[in-house]
Amino acid sequence: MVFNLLHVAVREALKERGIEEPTEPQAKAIPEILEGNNVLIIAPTGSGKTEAAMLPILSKMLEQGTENAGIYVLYITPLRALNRDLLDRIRWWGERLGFRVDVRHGDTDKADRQRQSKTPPHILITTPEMLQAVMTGRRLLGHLKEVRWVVVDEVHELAEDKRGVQLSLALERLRYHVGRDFQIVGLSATVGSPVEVAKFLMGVGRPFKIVMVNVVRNMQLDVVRPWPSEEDVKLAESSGLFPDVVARLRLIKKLVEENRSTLIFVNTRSMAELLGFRLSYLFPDLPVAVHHSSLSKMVRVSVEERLKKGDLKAVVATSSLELGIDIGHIDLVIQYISPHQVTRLLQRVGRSGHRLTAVPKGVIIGEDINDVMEAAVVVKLAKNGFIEPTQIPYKPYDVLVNQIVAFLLLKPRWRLEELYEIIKRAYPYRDLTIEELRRVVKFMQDLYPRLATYFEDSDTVARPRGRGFYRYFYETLSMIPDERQYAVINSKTGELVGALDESFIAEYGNPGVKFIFRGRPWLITEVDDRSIKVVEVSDPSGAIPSWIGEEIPVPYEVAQEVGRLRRRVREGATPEDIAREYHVNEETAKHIVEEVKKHEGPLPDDKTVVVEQFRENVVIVHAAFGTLVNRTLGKLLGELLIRLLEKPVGVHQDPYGIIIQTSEALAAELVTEQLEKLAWMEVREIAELIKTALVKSGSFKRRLLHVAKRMGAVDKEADVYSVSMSKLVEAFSGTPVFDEALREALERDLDLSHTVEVLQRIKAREVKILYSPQPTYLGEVLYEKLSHRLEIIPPERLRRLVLDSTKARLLNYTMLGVCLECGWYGLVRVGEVYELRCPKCGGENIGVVRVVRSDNLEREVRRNYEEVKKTAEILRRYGWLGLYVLASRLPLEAVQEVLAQLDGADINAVTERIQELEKEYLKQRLLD
DNA sequence: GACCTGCTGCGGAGTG
Repeated sequence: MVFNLLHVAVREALKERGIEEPTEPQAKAIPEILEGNNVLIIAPTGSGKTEAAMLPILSKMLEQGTENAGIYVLYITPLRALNRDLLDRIRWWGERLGFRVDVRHGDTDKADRQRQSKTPPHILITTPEMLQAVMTGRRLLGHLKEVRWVVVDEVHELAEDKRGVQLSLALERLRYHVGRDFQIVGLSATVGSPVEVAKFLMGVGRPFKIVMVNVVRNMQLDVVRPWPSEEDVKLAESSGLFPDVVARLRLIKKLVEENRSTLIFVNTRSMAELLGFRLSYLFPDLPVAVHHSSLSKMVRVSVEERLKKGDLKAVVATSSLELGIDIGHIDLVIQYISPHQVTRLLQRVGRSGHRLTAVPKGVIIGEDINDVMEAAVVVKLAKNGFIEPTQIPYKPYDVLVNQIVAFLLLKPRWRLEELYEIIKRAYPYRDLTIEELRRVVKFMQDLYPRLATYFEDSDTVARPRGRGFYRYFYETLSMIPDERQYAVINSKTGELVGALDESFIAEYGNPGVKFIFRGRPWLITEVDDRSIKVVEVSDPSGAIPSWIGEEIPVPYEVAQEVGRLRRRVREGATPEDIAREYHVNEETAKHIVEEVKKHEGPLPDDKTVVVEQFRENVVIVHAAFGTLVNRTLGKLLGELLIRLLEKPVGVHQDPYGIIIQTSEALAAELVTEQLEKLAWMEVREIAELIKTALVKSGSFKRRLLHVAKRMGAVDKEADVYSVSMSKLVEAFSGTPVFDEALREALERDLDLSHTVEVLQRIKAREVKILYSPQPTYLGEVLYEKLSHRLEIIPPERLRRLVLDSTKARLLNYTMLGVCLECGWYGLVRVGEVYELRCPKCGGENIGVVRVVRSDNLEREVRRNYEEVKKTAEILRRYGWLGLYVLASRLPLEAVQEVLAQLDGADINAVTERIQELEKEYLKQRLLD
């Protein structure tokens, strides 16, 4: 019994808690940690991982003593919300055993921070970013000298991210600072590459043990595709929804009612809103709420608490509830629509049933038949033990720059060789050469303001003079880029039509571009740093859908397996075979078989690419290679065809096919030839070709900008609108900024290595290319899916669409309200009638300031206080109408003037006048 | 024949 190995005081505390039996990860991990090993614990959220790590550490603290003042344990989690949950959990043990436990992150107030630096806690819970800051304080650095244990929670989340790379270098720096090694315990959900993740956590050359709990083994997984019953049809008629939709909603209701507590995961925020809306619309008595990142922190916390208390029976969530935030016990997870990836499925379903004996239960509800096939494949892969491999960023230069600055803050001068030896121990930089490091350091010297000074003769790097150096560091504590949102404003009416992401603006945000938004075509007339102005047009031809980005990427392995499933059916597998092999019920299996059989002609599968002459000017390449490979292939084919034809070539793709379209005729044979040509190209040539195509894209500009900001080469305030693409590319070409942006794009947006593998299989004739002179069934399905994006919705359908329409994007339009009398501040929702009284002191002198999506409201208040004061007057005089005014982006002075003229007029008159004013204003700006 | 069209995360210290 492993608990007997623990210190007697810990055992007594266990008894007090009523814990008698260890969970599986605890039983396996406790002895290893007690022996002093570095350990990575892989087990689902809620299986007692925190205690598995902390009980032996507490036990060792009691044995070894903690006489010196200082921090003995660092507990790092990627979320502030987890920090808070853990504080409650660990503090209980601290109180029993005589250790101070504290938390420190962006929301921690000044008094607490000061208290901590004077009287350090024995155990400090914090975020990776705050660790960066903590390591610059003289006093706190002294406290850190005592660090003996570091626990990193949710390692899988950090390992794939630059945040994690930053942490890996911070831990190496911490080791240098304390002058010895410390014991590391990592906690992770199920991952595809446990050894890689462990190496990432521990650093190069340090031994470790991995403790793994097999989650899939007793996970209960089902894929269902409900068919409408008579009752569903009836309800559909009365509710105005479609029978299929009603069938799915009623299935969800039934499942929610059968269980005590259910999590419903969806893939997008708008789907969360839509599903939440429809459930409460059809079943007003069903206690369901919605949870995603566009909702304010207050709303989210309240949803979490109501679920925990049992006031809510279910929550519809995006990945916002994937990590281990405490929401109490969950009996069932519903995944609405295919999760696309095995890791996502396991992580999400793993949130249910975590008591010792409870079985995690997951039901995937498929939407259409393709969706069901993919879901079945994901389940099969999971059951077979497949998980997508973990991709750890490979020696990113931007994080390196950031951390060299941090090293220079710790010690003002370094021999490059010494620095190099430390950096190389961080796993992402295992292959870094000293020449590369020197190049990056020289680049830092060339920046203005300088981020480093390099001395050639002694080969040393030193801290530069001046404030710019410190400013850069404190402004760049985080590797997460600030993503801006742009208001879409109807320049005729001045109405706020909605909001678009930076990614769309980067790619297409130019005057003259036509795009589809909220079901209608619009023309961009003007773009500035916060909004785009548009006019409605009638002709949708050539318009770009505003949601142009694809869905969550479907991995290569999943897409290939879907191809194999098609082949199984073509080779004569019966519904019974399919049901057995793919864990779907027989009804679903029967439909899968029927669907595949509808396809006549050559069938695209895992080993067959079919090039189809779909229209005279449209060629479809059926390829079951997944999102990233198809995107790469699409770019390559597009680039070759543009060179050949010297005219525009449109390329769209999804995980199972690529659609190529030209203005004039395009022969399928020509596309086949290009594919063959690619298969015979050298890898180096392919890489060059893809780089050429990549650099042209707007998304590359965006990456370049983010990277440049992280490297201190571009001001933090710059945005995709204010910086010219060509200048950016020109300025950074040949520098580490450019190299890093390219590397990141190749690593995240494309998949060159699997593409090369596919091309080699084509060359070796393991993958056949077949030709179809006519449109096929699967071609129709694919074309339909990608082309109806451009469809215009007739007015009679618009009403329902508006009724359903999600406010997810508009929810981002939250404003910050500040009471100028008592200092209260909080979020104010645009468009809601707002009581202009301070909830705290009742005062009416409240100011509002620009859209924020920040949890750190205090900082926003500090930054924007002057603007807040200006708006307060407008609001006090014009009530909630003032909010509308402020959201309309008219200059404040102009609004003030008109409102003063119309003082006392009724609201409609004022609204009308403001709209007129906006029109004039916009017209004038257009003429300018 | 319509329903839908990627998510999440962070943010100075210590002294004056």
